[in-house]
Amino acid sequence: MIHLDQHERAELLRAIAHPTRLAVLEELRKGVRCVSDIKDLLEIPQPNVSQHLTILRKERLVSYYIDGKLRCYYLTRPSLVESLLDFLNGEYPVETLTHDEVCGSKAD
Amino acid sequence: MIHLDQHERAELLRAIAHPTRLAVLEELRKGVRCVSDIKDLLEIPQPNVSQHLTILRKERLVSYYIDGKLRCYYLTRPSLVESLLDFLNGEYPVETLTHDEVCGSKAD
DNA sequence: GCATCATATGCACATATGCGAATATCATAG
DNA sequence: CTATGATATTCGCATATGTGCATATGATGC
Repeated sequence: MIHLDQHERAELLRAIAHPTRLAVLEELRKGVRCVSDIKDLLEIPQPNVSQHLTILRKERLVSYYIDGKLRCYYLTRPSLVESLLDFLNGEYPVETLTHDEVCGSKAD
Repeated sequence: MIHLDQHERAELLRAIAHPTRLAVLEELRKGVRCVSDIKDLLEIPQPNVSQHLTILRKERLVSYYIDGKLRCYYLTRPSLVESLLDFLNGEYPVETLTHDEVCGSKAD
């Protein structure tokens, strides 16, 4: 088990907080993908894919195994990533609280 | 209900993905706080607090009501923020998958 | 060995971010 | 109207980030 401090939490979030990296994680969620798979699926240059994978690797969100000449990437912590992606994908109410609600229930 | 595209999801995450802003959200989670409360609690300069609050406001994560000369900030979407903070605070297993596990269960 | 395919790394450049310091705004009290 | 307290905004600067491009690495096949 691991506990992250505020700084580590921010770093983890920042690694995920990029449109391309979110897309990469969504793909890896569906299954193992090699770099050129991702490149073709997302239609971005191969070096760019590698750059983003490097960032995700640094946060230990993904890893890979070698299959012939391919590097097959997969989610290292699928439950963490999947719950976060689910969370982001989910529809959620924009429950803008009224002043009364805030003053009544949350003040201390 | 709202659905975010990949870019909006990244922006939302980036707004949260900062140590100070995480700390601000943790404070607001406990209750309503005015700017100088936050400044004192986090021990950072007041303009810096305002800067971070501006970013959080832009993502509609926080809002405020005026009480005399104070601006009392609160979480606009507490359930969203709280589940995300809980998620980050939670201990989670570092379930680094083995190659066999990945190849067996996730390949397609 | 050499050629090739798959991937990674380095560099250059533009843009974004974070922060301190100074200053502006804005409501309230007097 | 002026002063004051609370908060916001602007500016300047250092640093970080993102990307394209060229190139390096590394394994495989011949």
